[in-house]
Amino acid sequence: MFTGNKYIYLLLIFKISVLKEVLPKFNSTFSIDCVLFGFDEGELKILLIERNEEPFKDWWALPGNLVEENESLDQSATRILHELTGLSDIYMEQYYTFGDVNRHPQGRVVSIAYYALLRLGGDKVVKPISNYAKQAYWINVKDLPKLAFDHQQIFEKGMEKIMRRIKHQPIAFELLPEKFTLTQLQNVYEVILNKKLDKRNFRKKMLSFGVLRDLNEKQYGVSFRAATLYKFDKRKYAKLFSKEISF
Amino acid sequence: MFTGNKYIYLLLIFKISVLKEVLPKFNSTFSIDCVLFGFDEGELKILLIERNEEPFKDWWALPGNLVEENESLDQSATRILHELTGLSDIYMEQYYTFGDVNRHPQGRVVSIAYYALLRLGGDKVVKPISNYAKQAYWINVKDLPKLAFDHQQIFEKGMEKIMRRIKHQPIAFELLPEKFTLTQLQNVYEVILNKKLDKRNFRKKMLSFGVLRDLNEKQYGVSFRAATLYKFDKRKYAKLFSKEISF
DNA sequence: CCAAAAGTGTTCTCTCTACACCCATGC
DNA sequence: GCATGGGTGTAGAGAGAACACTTTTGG
Repeated sequence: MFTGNKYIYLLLIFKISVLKEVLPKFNSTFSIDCVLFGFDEGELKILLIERNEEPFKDWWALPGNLVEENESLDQSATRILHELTGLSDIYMEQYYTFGDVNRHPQGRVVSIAYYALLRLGGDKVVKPISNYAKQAYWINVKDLPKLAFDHQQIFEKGMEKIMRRIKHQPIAFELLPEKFTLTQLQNVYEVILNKKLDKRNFRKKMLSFGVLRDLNEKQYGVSFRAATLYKFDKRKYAKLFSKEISF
Repeated sequence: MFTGNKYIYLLLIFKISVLKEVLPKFNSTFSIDCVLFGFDEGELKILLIERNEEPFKDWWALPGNLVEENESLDQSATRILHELTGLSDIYMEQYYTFGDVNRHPQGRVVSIAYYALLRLGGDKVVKPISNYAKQAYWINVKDLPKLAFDHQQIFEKGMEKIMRRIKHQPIAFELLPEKFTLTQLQNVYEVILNKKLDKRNFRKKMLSFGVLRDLNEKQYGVSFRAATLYKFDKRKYAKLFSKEISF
């Protein structure tokens, strides 16, 4: 570490001196942590990794990473999501920033939290393994293990966020495959809101918004009456959007 | 700058090396920017400062400051608000983090934005002058000058936030003096939501929540019929809160 | 024919909206 | 007495909530 060209040290010192003068008061960094929601087998799940590095080696944690020098927070979140899952073009949103002094044992790390809603099952499969995790699993939100850092808190705030959001914006569709049945849709609402809904009222209301397109297609391969498949119509939703509907 | 004891440089280099190994990828810092809303003379205003330092010397900007090493984001926001206004015990909330690469011309500064709602007029007077500003003024949100950095964007997002929030939580009360009339309250709603409301319907709805306490007092010193004064009842609101009312 | 889920209407209640006039006060 | 804002009720429309049975399909 101390064997290189001494000019490098001078440069380092110079850079710090200049920055110190104008800007930073201490050395710090940012990370992005993601709460990746998925819906599978009638359950709401999030992606967790089992850490393979200190601190919190062997603990479960939210996937996340450090922000790079040349990328904005949103770009960073998109990159990290892509690295972790191989996915792009995903509904993703920054929702809170966690900056307690000691949230990271190795220094001041402020973490900007994003959530994303992923379509599980179907053809797209998430391949979340990266080198700093032993493995990654989708885990039911009702059955989470103890999490590293302040990730429990980050998760809870994210959960609150989508509970509020699902009432006003069509995020439920992001969790489902492109073609879905009304029962599947209702199921997403019930699981996220954590309460039973009335089937007739739910259908009436959903259809009344006019953002579902009946595909004139049926499920197949099910051992009961096949349900009609619908698709979410983004163009119609965009028109409706201005007046803030209540799902 | 380069004349001190060389051990200090060694220490600096050492500290950087260690941190570099484990954590930070680059030198960076955070700031807090505040959108301080106030309501005065029937207008919604925010506090702006005229900068006295580069960059953006002589520009108007949102009040803000750097986060210190030993304080959490919320603590920092509270401190900064106090330094800028002398006020404490104010409704304040983090709402978004701005992290574009070039948002600050002198380096990477990620800014965590908070808003606060202040009671103007009455007995509490805001004394917002600090040393990095020439002066500070309350300026009508409909009449803002060009702002430094990305502060226009920060303001707009804050404005959106309170527009949504006022529909579900009693933040309007935070902008008014402790005793207020129903017309004043309606006025706050009209200005923030930017539309006229029906007087009878507004009163009916507000009173129906049961969170206003009639003080059996009247205005005085007005040149027309004196209005009844009300007070916001926080205890009753707390009970109601769980079921997310719509103002 | 049975199990499992799909699909379908009506009634009642409550909430939202639209709307106009008299009252009290200071000057 | 007039200008200014304070204060009040009702009717109609629309949205939300409660509620149960028939249909279709695969096995």
